[in-house]
Amino acid sequence: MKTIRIVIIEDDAILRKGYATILGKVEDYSIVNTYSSFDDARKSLESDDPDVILLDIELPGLNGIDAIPIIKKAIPKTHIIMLTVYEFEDQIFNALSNGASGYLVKNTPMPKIIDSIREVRDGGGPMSAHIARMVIKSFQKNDLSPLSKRETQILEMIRDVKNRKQIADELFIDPETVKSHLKNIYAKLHVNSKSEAIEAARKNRLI
Amino acid sequence: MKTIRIVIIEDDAILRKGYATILGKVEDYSIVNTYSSFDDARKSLESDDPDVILLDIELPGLNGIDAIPIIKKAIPKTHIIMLTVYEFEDQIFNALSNGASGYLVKNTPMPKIIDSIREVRDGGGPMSAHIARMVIKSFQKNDLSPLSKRETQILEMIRDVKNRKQIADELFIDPETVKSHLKNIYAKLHVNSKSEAIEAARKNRLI
DNA sequence: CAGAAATCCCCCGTCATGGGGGATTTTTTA
DNA sequence: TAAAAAATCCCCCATGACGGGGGATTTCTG
Repeated sequence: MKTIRIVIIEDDAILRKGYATILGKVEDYSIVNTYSSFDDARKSLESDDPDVILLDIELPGLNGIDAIPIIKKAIPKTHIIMLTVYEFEDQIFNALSNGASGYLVKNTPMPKIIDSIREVRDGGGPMSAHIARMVIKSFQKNDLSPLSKRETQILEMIRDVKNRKQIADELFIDPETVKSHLKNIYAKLHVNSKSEAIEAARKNRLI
Repeated sequence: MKTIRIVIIEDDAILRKGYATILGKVEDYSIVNTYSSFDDARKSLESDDPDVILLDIELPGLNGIDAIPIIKKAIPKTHIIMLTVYEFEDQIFNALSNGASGYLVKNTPMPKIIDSIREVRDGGGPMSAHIARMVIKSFQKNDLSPLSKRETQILEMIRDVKNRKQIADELFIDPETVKSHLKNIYAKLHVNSKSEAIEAARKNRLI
């Protein structure tokens, strides 16, 4: 059973020490260092060589989300779990697309945090329940779409940067038919170009 | 404490009965029906009125993934948890985009299954650890990209169906510069059109 | 210092786009 | 079943977007 090396970056001293104390008591967990800002942590990333970093978002100096790419560049194999009060979609998706492997909200009970560290090391993606649902929802479309099935399908192909002829060929219809559908799509979305249609459709999760 | 009404759709009789027996013993859980195929379940969806459906993918007749939209159309408030042996990306993402709210693999221990039912009812998105990580990974880019930052940024704007002039305006550069970048992108990706570039970039998670 | 990255310039022919005007048939739904 | 919605196809036209070809310069970075 290999020890899991953990670094905590959290500006709240009470939380930081609390996490460190409790996690340090887990048999195969080792708190290699704790920091109150990423700026402090930055120069010691390689020497700390953590398996898992618990990372807050709201930090003095560089914020946690912007810190992720720097961490991944310095120590790519390290798993980053966000541990934060923020539950805004933007922050969640930015954290994940920047390279975080987990996302926990701060009222997460300690046993779940403890499990999450092992889970992320073992190839899992620990998330708070609510966060996981938001992530799943991001794959789903709005079921109150004004667009018909065919229109949705064609708009998705426009999104994939295909032109009318390519779409026509794939759907075995005439390019003029595609054009007609596009006219109807533009009318329904109150736009008059491909890019505007995509923007409107994305905003309303129609595609 | 309101009872959670559960329907199980699973063709393996042993599993089906096993799940039903164990879940039925949970205090506020009620197994309203179990089915060995979606075709059997279909006509009773409204009368069963489940809060949560445990749904297998491999079923005789209509498969579980294609069943999801039909279920959501009939009883939109019902939460669907996939419970399957399949861990292929396509199946996972199709299930989630079709409307599933959770995805568990079949070797999931019973306590986790029990928790997942309550979790999904309470707005969570229960997933097996490995699945959750795959979902998170789908937000992340390949860090071994041949494209420069600017090239990636421009390709992302092309993906958003913007034309050279729109990109130029947003980036405060000349449309000719955008064109130059595109030439370089095409060369690096060995393609010669926008749609091919997007396709290649998507396949390799460059955008 | 060399190479990559980012910026801008020209010419050219073709094809894509969007606006305008239709029509027909099939499918869905009230 | 009748009306509405969806899906299909047709024409004209002007603009401009696209990709291929040929460059150049400056700034950043290993």
